[in-house]
Amino acid sequence: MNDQNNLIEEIFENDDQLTEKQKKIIVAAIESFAEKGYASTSTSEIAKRAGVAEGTIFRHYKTKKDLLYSIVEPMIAKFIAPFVINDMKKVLDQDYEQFEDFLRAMFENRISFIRRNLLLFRILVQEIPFQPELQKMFKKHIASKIYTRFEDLVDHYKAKGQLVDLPASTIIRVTVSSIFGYLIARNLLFPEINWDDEVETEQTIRLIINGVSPRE
Amino acid sequence: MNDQNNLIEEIFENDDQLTEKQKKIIVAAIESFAEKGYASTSTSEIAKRAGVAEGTIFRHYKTKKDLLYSIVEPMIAKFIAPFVINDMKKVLDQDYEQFEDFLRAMFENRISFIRRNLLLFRILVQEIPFQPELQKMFKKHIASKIYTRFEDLVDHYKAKGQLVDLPASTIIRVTVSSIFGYLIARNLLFPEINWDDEVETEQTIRLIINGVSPRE
Amino acid sequence: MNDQNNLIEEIFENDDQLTEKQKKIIVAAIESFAEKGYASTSTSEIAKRAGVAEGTIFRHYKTKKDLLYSIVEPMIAKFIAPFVINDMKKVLDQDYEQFEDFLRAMFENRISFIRRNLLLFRILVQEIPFQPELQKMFKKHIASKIYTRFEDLVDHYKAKGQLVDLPASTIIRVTVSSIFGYLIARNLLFPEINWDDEVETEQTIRLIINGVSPRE
Amino acid sequence: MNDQNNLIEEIFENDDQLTEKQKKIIVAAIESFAEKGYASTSTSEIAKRAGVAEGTIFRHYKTKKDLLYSIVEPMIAKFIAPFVINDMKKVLDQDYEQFEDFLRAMFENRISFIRRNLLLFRILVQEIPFQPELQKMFKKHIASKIYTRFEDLVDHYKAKGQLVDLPASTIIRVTVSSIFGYLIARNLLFPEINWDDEVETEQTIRLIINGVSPRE
DNA sequence: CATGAATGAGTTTTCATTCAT
DNA sequence: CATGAATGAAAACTCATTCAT
Repeated sequence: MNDQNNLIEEIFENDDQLTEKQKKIIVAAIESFAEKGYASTSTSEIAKRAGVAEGTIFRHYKTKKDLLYSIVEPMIAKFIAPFVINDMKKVLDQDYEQFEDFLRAMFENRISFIRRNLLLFRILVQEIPFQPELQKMFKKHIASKIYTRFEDLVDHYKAKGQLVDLPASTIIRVTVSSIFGYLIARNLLFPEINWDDEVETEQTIRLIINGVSPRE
Repeated sequence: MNDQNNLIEEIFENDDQLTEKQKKIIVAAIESFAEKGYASTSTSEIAKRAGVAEGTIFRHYKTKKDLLYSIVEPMIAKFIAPFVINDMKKVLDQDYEQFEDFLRAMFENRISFIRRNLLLFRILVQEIPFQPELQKMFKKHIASKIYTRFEDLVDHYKAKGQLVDLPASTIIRVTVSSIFGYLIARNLLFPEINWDDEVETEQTIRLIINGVSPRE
Repeated sequence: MNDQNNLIEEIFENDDQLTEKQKKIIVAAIESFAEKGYASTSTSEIAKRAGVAEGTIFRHYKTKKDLLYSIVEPMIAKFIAPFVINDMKKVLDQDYEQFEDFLRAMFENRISFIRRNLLLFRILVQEIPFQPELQKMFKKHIASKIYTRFEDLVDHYKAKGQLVDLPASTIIRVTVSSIFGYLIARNLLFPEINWDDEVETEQTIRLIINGVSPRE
Repeated sequence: MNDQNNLIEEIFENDDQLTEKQKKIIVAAIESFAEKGYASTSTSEIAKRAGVAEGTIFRHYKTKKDLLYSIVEPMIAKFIAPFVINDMKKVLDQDYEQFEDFLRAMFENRISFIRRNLLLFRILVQEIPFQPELQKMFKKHIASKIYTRFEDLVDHYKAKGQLVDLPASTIIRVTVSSIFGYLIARNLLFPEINWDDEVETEQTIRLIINGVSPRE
């Protein structure tokens, strides 16, 4: 019960109308989907895991796909929330003199978010290739909202001479790839290795910074 | 027919005992798996697409999973082949004085390989999370074979003062992430964008090199 | 609300203990049953249409079938009421010298009743084949009550030389068939045609009369 | 087995590609649908009755509705076949000098057809109210093909002075209603009564003829 | 009285796999 | 070797009915 609350508290925290059973269903679904994938998880399995009748699932979610969406959508929403704050630029100006500072803050903040919601992240990464609906959501939010903000940011730091003269798209892509590469290696590919997160993130950041900083 | 041959010629080229029907089955399976995922593709669908009877599939592959493995395994084998040649180190010494040269060669070579076998790459990336068997293959080949080779390489170039003083693992991870990040963005996430591959790879490499090169 | 009252006012007029919600349930059930048939209508659908909770239906009607019966039964009762008045024969003697007059009165009276309660008629006609209970009700009322009365009537008019010398059963059957044939064609099979009811009923009656009148 | 063959031999006679199992499915479906109605018959019940696996049904018929259509459609086709012969009019001129002769021939021919395929007729009559698809089929065939032919016929006999001067539509409706009224009463409503078919049809025809013949 | 969440048995449908031809 | 009809277990989903609030 505690674990379960942890699992969903951050993403579904203000969903007050969630029944106790509904919460159990969500938790069971998250665990199952993350474990075996959406397509290979049966609703009967979810029901059993949640300790509810199979019909109960369909009372709350019209279809199995609905259940998937209702799980992933809030995750995406929460993930991008920090990027959508209106005065991000202003905040940046004040708080992060150096691109490195911004990167470090971002890295720590979003990486810890993902780690807190690791199963959901798994599901997102695993199901995006198969769910056009998720792709749409992803592109709509990530591509149009976050990306343009990042572009502004990159231009901002470029103007301050802190970034190498390459297209923003490339800088962003390499930066994000490196971060996600770390996340995926750490959590999905080789979770059994004993990672020293602090050191690893620090070194990854250093590499990125090294890469995007202009040589005098 | 031509297209189909292209699809499988590189990976299955020396599989001489493949009957015509078997080839059709493989092609149909590759297309279907890449499109909708292994779990969501039915054998009847593959049979229809291949123009054979359902039973024919099971004459050649004991189970559906067998079919998947028989498709992905050769792909992995071909992918890692260049890394496994015995005298890789020697070759490197002679051919690539600079890490940058090596990286560029690697990048071009393996990226073009993946692009030639894009559907198979898709399947590999998509199914790895769900197929422990694939994970085992992946880890066995990539982790133990390629990775140790890469470690040697990194140490080699480090000794020559061409690489920053960070753990080989980090350098490799960031390098590989950036490459795969490009591949995934280019081919899976935003295939509709009009990419200038030459420019993009060049800039990506420059960023990587910049990152891993020590500042004097 | 007005429409709905029209729908049920005639049949359920003196059912004073019907709550507002109950009325809504009945109306919703009538509409749904008529539209898609009893078996294909779900109680949840009825509840939604009626704007009540699903449980409310079962508070008033023990089962779904109960709901059906409680709808159809009063309809049958009202339909046969005129035939059951005790002194029907006397009335006839006085009012309808000619069989034709009787037929015309009957026709107009009962047809207009059915048209006012068309949905209920639909349900009755549609469900009789599937509901033995309804069949029993139908046979009990129609067959034993109405039919014997009709037999008397036919004999009465036969004695007056107004009817051809055929078995009462045949005369009744053809007469009733022709009337119902009209009703069904008009309302169920081809409701989209622009019928001139007055003309049609008149001609139908003329045909019937012609058929059952003896030639000199 | 014999019974079953009787059930389907006339309608599905030239459907040579019907498997033995398929025939059993059709027979079981016809019996079940006629008994309890389409909506209240489960496919598992049909499978059990047919002695096949439930999956077998869906191998031959994509959906349950498909099964229904594939049963009813040929029945309609066979039923209307005699009306669609091209030279119906010519045949009539020669064979049936009197409308009465035609009516008698028609009556006997089609009534015996329906009686031979009584279960199918039941299904058709019972399901038409619920299946828009069937309604379309019915209207298309009956309304446009048979009806216009009947209109010609009525006009033909009217010109010969054998029919009363009422609209063809009315004459047809009353005639057909009387016939179907007999069929339904005899077979569906009161099958337990001991009908003397020969006498009954004869008397019904006499009533109809009486009705549609002009008085001098 | 009314609600609506919950149920579990049942429904239609799918699908990997087998096997007689 | 190839076929495709047949299977039966399991999938997603429906629904009449119950019951705590």
